[in-house]
Amino acid sequence: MKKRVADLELKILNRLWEMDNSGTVQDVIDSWMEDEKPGYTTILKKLQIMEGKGLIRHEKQGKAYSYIPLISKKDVSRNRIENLLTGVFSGNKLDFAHAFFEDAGLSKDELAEIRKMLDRFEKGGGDESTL
Amino acid sequence: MKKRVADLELKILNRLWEMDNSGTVQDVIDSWMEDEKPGYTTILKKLQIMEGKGLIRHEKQGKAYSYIPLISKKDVSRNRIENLLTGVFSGNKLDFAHAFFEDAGLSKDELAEIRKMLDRFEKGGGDESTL
DNA sequence: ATTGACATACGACAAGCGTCGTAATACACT
DNA sequence: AGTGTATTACGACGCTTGTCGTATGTCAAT
Repeated sequence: MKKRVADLELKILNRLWEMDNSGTVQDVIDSWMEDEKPGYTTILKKLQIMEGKGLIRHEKQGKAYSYIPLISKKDVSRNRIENLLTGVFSGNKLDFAHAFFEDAGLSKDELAEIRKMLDRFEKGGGDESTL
Repeated sequence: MKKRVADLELKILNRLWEMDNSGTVQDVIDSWMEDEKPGYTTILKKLQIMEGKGLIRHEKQGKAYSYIPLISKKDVSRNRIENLLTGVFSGNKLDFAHAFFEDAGLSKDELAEIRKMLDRFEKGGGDESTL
């Protein structure tokens, strides 16, 4: 189940997720800034490859196709976090957390907010789903 | 200064950092498990490419060459965290933190440790270097 | 039915990655 | 000096990524 998600693929997925899990080639392209939009066929081709990889599927929607993600943002984020944790920090979660705090440049408010998160996770044993 | 660090390159760098910033081809290979060691020339070639990219340099050390990282673990971790933050969480640090807490499966002790980290960052304004 | 506008299909291509094979070189011991 | 082993240099190959160009298909309005 090796579904590596390349950068461009992630950008496309992000767009589809934003658009309520369904968008056309044109919709996807519209998420680029005007002066750096990729060619239509670039995105189309990528969508087709992603379909081959099982990352998305497509269905006829009026004149054109609509593309629908088959994986969730959560899937990708979990995967990327896991990769970062093992690849860079050898699985050491505290090292990871420390690096994050160091690099993120968090504001007072954000720090406070994270403290609240911590409270919830401490109470709930680390598996709060409804928040 | 686009120094993209590929997966194999990161594994190699990790090994060199561990070995006090200096190791031979053989040293690097030894960091693989016995039954999945890559070929000698695979690593050698990669080291040469990495040198071309400015990620490492080499110097004669007795019979063979020693390879020395030109970037630090901190550099790479900062870069990867930044990529993850922007690529997956659109720069939203709280989303990042939440996903991390959710996925990491932290123990009570680790949660407590992170809380201490938070204290320090709150006090120090987010830039504690000596910890 | 013909045309125009827009979508899709297909194939090409250069760069990067991971992997080696083979050739050349260096050293160390006879 | 001659040989054997370890090390380095070079180039190849197949796969992936990102990028298109060109050809083909579709649909709606004439």
